[in-house]
Amino acid sequence: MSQRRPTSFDIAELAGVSQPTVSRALSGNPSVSAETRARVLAAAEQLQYKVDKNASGLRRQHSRTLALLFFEDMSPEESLINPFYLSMLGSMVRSCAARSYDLLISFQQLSSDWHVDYEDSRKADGIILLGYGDYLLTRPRLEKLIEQGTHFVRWGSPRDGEIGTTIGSDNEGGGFAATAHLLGSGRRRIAFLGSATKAYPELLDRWLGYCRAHDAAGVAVDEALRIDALPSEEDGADAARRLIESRTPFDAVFASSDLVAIGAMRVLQESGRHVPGDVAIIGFDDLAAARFARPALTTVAQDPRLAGEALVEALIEAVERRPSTSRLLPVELKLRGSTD
Amino acid sequence: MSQRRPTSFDIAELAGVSQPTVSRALSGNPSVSAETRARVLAAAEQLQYKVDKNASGLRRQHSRTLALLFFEDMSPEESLINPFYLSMLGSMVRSCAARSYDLLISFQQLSSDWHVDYEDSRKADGIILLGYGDYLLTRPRLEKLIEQGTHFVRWGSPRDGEIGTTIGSDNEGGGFAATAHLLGSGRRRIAFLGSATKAYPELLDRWLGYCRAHDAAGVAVDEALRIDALPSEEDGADAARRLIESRTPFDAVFASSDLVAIGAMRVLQESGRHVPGDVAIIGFDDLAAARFARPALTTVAQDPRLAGEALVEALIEAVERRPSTSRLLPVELKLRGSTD
DNA sequence: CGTCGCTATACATACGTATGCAGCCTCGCT
DNA sequence: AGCGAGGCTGCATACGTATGTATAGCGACG
Repeated sequence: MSQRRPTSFDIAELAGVSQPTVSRALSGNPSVSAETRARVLAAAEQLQYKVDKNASGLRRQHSRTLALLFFEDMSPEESLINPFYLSMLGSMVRSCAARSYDLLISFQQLSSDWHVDYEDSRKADGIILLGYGDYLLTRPRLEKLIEQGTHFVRWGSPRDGEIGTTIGSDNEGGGFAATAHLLGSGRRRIAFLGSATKAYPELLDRWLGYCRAHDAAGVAVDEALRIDALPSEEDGADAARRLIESRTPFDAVFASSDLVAIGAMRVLQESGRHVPGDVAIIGFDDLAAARFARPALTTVAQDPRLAGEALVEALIEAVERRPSTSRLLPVELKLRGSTD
Repeated sequence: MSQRRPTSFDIAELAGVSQPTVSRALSGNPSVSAETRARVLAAAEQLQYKVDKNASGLRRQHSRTLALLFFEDMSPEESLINPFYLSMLGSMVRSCAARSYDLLISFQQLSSDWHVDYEDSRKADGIILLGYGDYLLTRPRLEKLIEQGTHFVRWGSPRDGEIGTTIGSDNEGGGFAATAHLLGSGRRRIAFLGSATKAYPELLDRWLGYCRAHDAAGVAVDEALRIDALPSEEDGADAARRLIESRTPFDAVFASSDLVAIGAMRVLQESGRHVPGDVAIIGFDDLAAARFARPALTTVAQDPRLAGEALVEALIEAVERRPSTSRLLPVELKLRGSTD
């Protein structure tokens, strides 16, 4: 019953034309007469014909597919992807669909050799690089990609260097806005929970914004208030514990991710501190969890939909040989119950 | 500088063999001598050769790619994917990678005609169907898929009917366990926030478990305690408001999703009720947000990693012409602060 | 009335790989 | 030494599409 799937030759025979005419008719080539086109379309419909993407991709030299490489340094076992990236994923899928591209998705261990097989093996026309990642580690790789003429865009910090097209939120501005708000409401001992190394450029930029706000307010930055934490609830809780144990006085926390903020808030509350009375807290991302938290978390909102769209748009521009530009996406401080 | 990418002919020339020998050497065909294979491998390495997936897929008749079709009935604009599905996604990506399959991902509007182009157009060897969805609507489609010989598995309820391979959590058992626990701690007026229609088989099964627990305990089910809600925080809050307004007495809530539970808990607390003193709450899924909630949410945990693995495994079995079987995945009641 | 020009279609071919089949070479046996 | 067998490799080809080029049909114009 299930004979072999129809090819353009079958359509041609049924419509009484040649195979090339079928191809032209289906791809909207104007040199096919309206009447012929209608016959071909009817035949294709009748046989449920679908273009073979493999053959099509072989003949033309592209696949109309984008690859998303998601980098993570956590073990693959227990890794929980940052929900913000997950939201971006949804947006990217939709943006691709809107432009009739497909999206291939792959996770990469940061440590592993990532032969970027995707464009190389013609499975994808371009790649999106996403994830917290060691910037220094990937830089030579990026240069190699450029050298090979691979099309790619990355999510990160458009400020630092000019390695290809980069889309990213205004992390520095967000860090500034959050910190300035805390300073403005009288807080003077603001702990920063995050990373200030080049390995995490997004977090570094938030730290730089934190520093600039202090400068602008004429308040000295106390390095003892900077606690290392990567974006996870556990790290946030841990960082809060270390902060408390250090006996460094503090009256506010700026966490470089909502996950960190939520973990930290739990520990701080369990230690008997009142939020925002004793300590005000601001996060970053505006995850759904920020609204669920008690009190609701003030945070610097990034727009995952805009982010995903911008990434896909920029990559498609590059793939289709139009100039693509880096973009800095705006962020917005959302005031909620965890600050006053 | 960026000349055309190397083909197997280039490798052949460099290694001093013929193109077919290159193909055989790289695919591990045992009829190639060890020495020749080494020469070919070296040449391939030197030229950074990568097999062209389009050509390869055309010649063999498969792509070693799986497609994930995610169905949603929300508007594409504001849709927030259920975090549980998102976690499954991560697991599926990893399972695919482990078996060197790729994963194509696509969102489908439930209302739209989903020509399942994916296997038809040879972009994928099989498809995974995922999402809350109108079972009645998709049933004829599934039958058409089977008729066409398309390989697919779906996430849903393995209990109802025998339409292809189905993987799903033990929703009925989870509903029973949650409800039995509430009944066991003396609650008698348990509201069910969810859907009890065939359109959402997962939610329906949870309702059936709820009913069975009542039967087992000899407690009558009061239909006034069943409030419609789809899995979102807003729906949960809404349902709780309707429940309060209805003035139906209740001392517990079984929500068919953690999102619903969290939305409902917020409204109930805002109305002055104490959790779990005045009302005990149990959710479903064990999202990260369940732990963040205050009090932490008792919930029926599904294992997203296991779910993703099972789905991919079953589909690959089908694709590789081995018999694949439906599976019912165990769930686990996690007791936390929202119940006593 | 012949030829030019335009349109709509057919013909031929290339994309890069994988595989059935044929052939060669070597080795062993008689 | 002759012959058979088996192990490697090369030859030829097919997968299904898209596109450059050739051709047929037809109307118009000199």
